Amino acid sequence: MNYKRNAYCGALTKANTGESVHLSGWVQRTRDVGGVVFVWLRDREGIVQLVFEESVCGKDVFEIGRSLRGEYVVTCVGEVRMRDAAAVNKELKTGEIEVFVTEAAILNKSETPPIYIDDKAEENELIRLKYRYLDLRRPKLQNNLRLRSKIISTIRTYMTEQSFTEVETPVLTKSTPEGARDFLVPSRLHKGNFYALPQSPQIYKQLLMLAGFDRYYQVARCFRDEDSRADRQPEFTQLDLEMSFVEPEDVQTVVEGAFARVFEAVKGINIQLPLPRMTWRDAMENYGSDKPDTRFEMKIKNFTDYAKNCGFPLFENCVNEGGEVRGICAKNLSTLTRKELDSYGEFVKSYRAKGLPYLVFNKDGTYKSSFNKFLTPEFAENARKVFEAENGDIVFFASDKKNVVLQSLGALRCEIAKRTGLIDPNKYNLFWVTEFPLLEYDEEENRFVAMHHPFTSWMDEDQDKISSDPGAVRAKAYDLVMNGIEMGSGSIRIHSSDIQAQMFDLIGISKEDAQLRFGFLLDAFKYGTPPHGGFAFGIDRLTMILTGSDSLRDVIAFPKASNAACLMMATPSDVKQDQLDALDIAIVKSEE
RNA sequence: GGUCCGGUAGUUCAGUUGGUUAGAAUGCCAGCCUGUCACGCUGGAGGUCGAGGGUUCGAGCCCCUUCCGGAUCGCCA
Repeated sequence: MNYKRNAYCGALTKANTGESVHLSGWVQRTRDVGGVVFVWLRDREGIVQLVFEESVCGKDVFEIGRSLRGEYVVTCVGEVRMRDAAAVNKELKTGEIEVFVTEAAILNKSETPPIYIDDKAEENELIRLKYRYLDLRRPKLQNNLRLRSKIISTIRTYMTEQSFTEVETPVLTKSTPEGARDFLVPSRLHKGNFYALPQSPQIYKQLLMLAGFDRYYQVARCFRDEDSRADRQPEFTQLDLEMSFVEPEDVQTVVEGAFARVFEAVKGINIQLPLPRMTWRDAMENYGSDKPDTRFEMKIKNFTDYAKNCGFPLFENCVNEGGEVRGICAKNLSTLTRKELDSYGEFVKSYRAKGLPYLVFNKDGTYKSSFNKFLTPEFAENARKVFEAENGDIVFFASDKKNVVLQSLGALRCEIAKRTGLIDPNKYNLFWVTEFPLLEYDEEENRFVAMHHPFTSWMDEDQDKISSDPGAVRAKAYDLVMNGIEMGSGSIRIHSSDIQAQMFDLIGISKEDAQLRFGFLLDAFKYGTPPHGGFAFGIDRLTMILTGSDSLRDVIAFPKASNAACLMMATPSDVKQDQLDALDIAIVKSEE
């Protein structure tokens, strides 16, 4: 039987009533009630109910209907009929109609699948990733990938309108020092040498500016050999762009325009432009994070000044040793149980906080704390004032080194919001974080490292601090943040070889090393490099948020597991000895 | 590299203080059933309890090692 269909199952409506349609798809489930067999047939558009009735289709076709099983591939011809009012299935999009089959053929059988193709089914990740091709049959994942496609095509259209040129850059490229670990690719023609997969097309796009392309973009696959997370995969896709003769605002205008266009296209939401700006300093002080979730308040407040002589030795000692005391006020949580309080205490320990002192303002106006022995009325009043606490609230404190205090409280406020349902899932808070520090101090390596990357230029106002106080120099770097997730980051780049050399010097890359690694770039900069800057944002993360997914796995067709393995193909895997021989590579087991 | 949770039937899970033949639901197979839509009824098959070692008369359960999945800290310019 011919299997060329003329309709999609899920797209049929009562407007098709009376039509003869030819459908092909997968069997979702069957119900054999004796003289009638009902079969749900599924294709990319959805499900429709087929009816096999011997008086309509004849004995042979009826027997085919009776023999159908889950995930069989079937083609059939039938007539679309309205269902009786009593037989309408409101749960099904096509529930008002059904297709009375007249011809049918099994195109392929299926073994009993390890996964039931339904959004409600919840097999564990191991099974889902191993049988990814089945998991992908689920409507949810089908919709996610189709939305992803729409996002990308929307952006491409927009970028073209904005006079950008799409350029592909190499995937076999050069290993860079600094930053994430590279995936290495051995070279057969240059034995002992390696390519690296790009962490981003950073240097290529800068060279494209030098080459005069003016406005470049690319849907770029990037690779980082670091541990995965729910929002971090070893390979991911970025919208990468770069522009010449621009200031940060010019780049931001293009990027936020792209986001606005995507939101309009896929969500029907109009985003108010320009987007709000928040300095990195404010983000850290108020939210303890450079990617704050601003869908709820609960800002961090500084209590250090009041902690100096507050009577609570833990706080006093902390301040005397140069630490800080800060806290957050959780509204209406004074009735948290001891167990819940303890679990928050455990939570902050993973952020290196040693404990979680708290002060409860009871609804009746009394108060109590985890440090009652040292709690004075003055302390309580100061706290009430600083944290703007009302009866029924609870204040959580952190006392430690500044970065530990901010990090643990920043994580705590998100955790409290998550557990107590403070977050409106329909809210999208999109804004810029600006004025990032140029450098951060690496305690282990005893030197400054670039916070963004070593091609980032610094703010003109901070020029004089370059030698006197490098840690205080701010960069022309900006991140785009949405709902507590870093969507992307960008900067204005260095375009002079002298300043680039100065930057390498600042972060302790020797002249020789810089010449070895980036000699081509320093050379290139000598030939008339325009001022330029750009941005890159994660297509995967954007899709994750717009589909309401909790994990990148739900928006990538063939994702890796958390240990970077592909469970379906079982990669990475060993290779044949002659492949290694051709590369002059020997595997040496590391000593335990 | 660390911490936490998990691995028992195709799937999702339960499994008491270490004790007879490891259970349930669903799925699967067979039969019956002409309006089901989580169809129903009857019957049946289905297990390397992740793997290896140990303790014990006896281990799904206790101990050690290890593999795998998830979350997370470090890491992620």
